[in-house]
Amino acid sequence: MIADSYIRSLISEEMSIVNEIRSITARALQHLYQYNCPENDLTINQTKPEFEGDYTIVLFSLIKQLKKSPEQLGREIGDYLLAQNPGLFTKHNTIKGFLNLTISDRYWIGFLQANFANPTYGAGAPNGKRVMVEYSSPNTNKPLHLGHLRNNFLGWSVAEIFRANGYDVVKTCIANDRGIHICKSMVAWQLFANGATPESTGIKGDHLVGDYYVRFGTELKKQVEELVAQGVPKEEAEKKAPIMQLAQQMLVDWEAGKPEVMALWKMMNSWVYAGFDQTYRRIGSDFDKTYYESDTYLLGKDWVKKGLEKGVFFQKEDGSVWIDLTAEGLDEKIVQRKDGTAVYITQDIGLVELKQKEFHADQSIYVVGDEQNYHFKVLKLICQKLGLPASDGIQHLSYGMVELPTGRMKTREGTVVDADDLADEMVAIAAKHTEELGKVKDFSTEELKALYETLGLGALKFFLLRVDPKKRMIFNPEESIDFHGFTGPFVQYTHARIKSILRKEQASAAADISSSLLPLEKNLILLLEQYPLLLQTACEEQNPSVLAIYVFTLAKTYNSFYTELSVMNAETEEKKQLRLQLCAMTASVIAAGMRLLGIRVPERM
RNA sequence: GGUCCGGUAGCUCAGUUGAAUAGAGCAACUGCCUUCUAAGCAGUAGGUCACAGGUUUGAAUCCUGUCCGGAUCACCA
Repeated sequence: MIADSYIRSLISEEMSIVNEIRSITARALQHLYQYNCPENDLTINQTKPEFEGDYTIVLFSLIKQLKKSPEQLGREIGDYLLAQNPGLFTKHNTIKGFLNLTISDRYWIGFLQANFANPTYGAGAPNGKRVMVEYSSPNTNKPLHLGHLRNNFLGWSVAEIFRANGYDVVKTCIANDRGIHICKSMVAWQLFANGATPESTGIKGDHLVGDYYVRFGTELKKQVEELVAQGVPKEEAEKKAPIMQLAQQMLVDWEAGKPEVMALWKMMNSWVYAGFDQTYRRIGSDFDKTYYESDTYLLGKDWVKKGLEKGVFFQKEDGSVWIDLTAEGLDEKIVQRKDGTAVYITQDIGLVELKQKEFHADQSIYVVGDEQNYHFKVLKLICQKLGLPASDGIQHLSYGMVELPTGRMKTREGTVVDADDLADEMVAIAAKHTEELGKVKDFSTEELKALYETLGLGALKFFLLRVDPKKRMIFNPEESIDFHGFTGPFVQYTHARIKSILRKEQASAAADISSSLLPLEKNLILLLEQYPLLLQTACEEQNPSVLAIYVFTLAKTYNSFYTELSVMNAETEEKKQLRLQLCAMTASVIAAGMRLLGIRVPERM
């Protein structure tokens, strides 16, 4: 049949149906009215459930251009589309300025058959572009907390989303392993630890070091209070406190490479890295390359000289070097202190160059909190002015802080939500729910443990990724993260349900299905068809929440289908085969989408 | 003070390249487990989209102003 081969050719083009309609409509307008309509000007929406149809062309802008009534225009375009695309459209109706098109079941079924068994459905072909994603960026003086979790999940997910869209991806991490904050925990350990180690105390290394960072804070506070009581002004008291002087001296000694300080620094950092590794493995963060600030903090100094030669920077009388960004609406920014040492941003310039030399990426994405928006605006501008290669590709993926109902988390007030503790808590809740439901009593201890991790971390990751990264979010430790509704476990549960059916019978490609689709079946196919576009959107917007919302909607739609329509006891064998294919494709898209969020999906739960 | 971001249901959030009666989840209430997993499904209730103007056939979405919240403007990182 002509119609069948036409539909097959459309499906094999692998263009999304929306874009297909867009280009078909543009051609129709050209042919009918000699109107050359830019395709982007055409608004194609999914038809609202209360109207008949699948997709809707919004006619208002055309009405104006073509000076026709909405009804006439809708009828003419609709008739033409039906005539020109045999078998694709079956009906049309025009209500007010909306032309509603119904797409044939034959198309949808053909689409399903062509894709249900494709494990890489939706993934983009390699595009030859390389993107670097820097994320996590921990300080080595304390353990990871809730804010780091948002960063890690976001960075990992965005990197994987880029990969799924055909990019070559390099994940990097910069460890902030030097500076006064590191010295603080070192000094406190020297003073109070009596040689305590992770081994001797059984405390995870990053937590042990973090404890001494906190100890430094309490000790400093005590000393400052004493000094203030003696009449020292508060601002001076902090600098004059003996413990702070020790930290300052230690920083000087570190920079001088004093052997015993270096040995202590290396030992304590190794404890922290061992702790981080454990956490990273658990939450699934990985890096292709880790940079250490201790290696890179002197980089970029050459650029100060070059910048002066190029006239990008200027020097003040005291010898400090600046860049004037007032023309760009920003301020003057210092790039080198009067004593000749580099500041934070100068190191970053050096790191930009180093990364570029090593990886030659087209895009370089920094996953960093929105408190550094200004910093990255300045960094990019400076790199562009200095003419560093690919500096146009520098992008700041800025995300909002995670806050408590009472405001920001504060180390000093002990309100920081620890990453390991939170993960433990989530896993414990998952275990409790699972035991109560008692559906996996035959699981071995190992299998149960793995399931609890999958569910607990799934709930946590979904919770942090389902929100637009740009927005700051509120976490209430009093209320535990949900396992029902718009959550990771809901989606995981749906996947397990589908798998339970597919264990009874696999979907087969052999069946030649010609039956018509029920609304619940069609809703699912429509959503499945949209996955590739959504994956692209998530990449363009660097926004995993797009995927989280999609995967939830898909699961929700499947569950409606599941409760209403039986797969194994379908009306006919043909229907059963169709529904098995729907199940298989839904499970596979759910798994793919969740994987890009870093969330595993269980076979049973 | 300058710049940037945000304000949508009791709570947490979608929707912001303008489009049909603004959507989910949680919490509340009503039903549904002798049929493929009830971590589910179906339904009820809940809104001056911060406020005031403007542009438009059409505004939560664009423009202007105001109010509220946050970030930032360091010789800190």
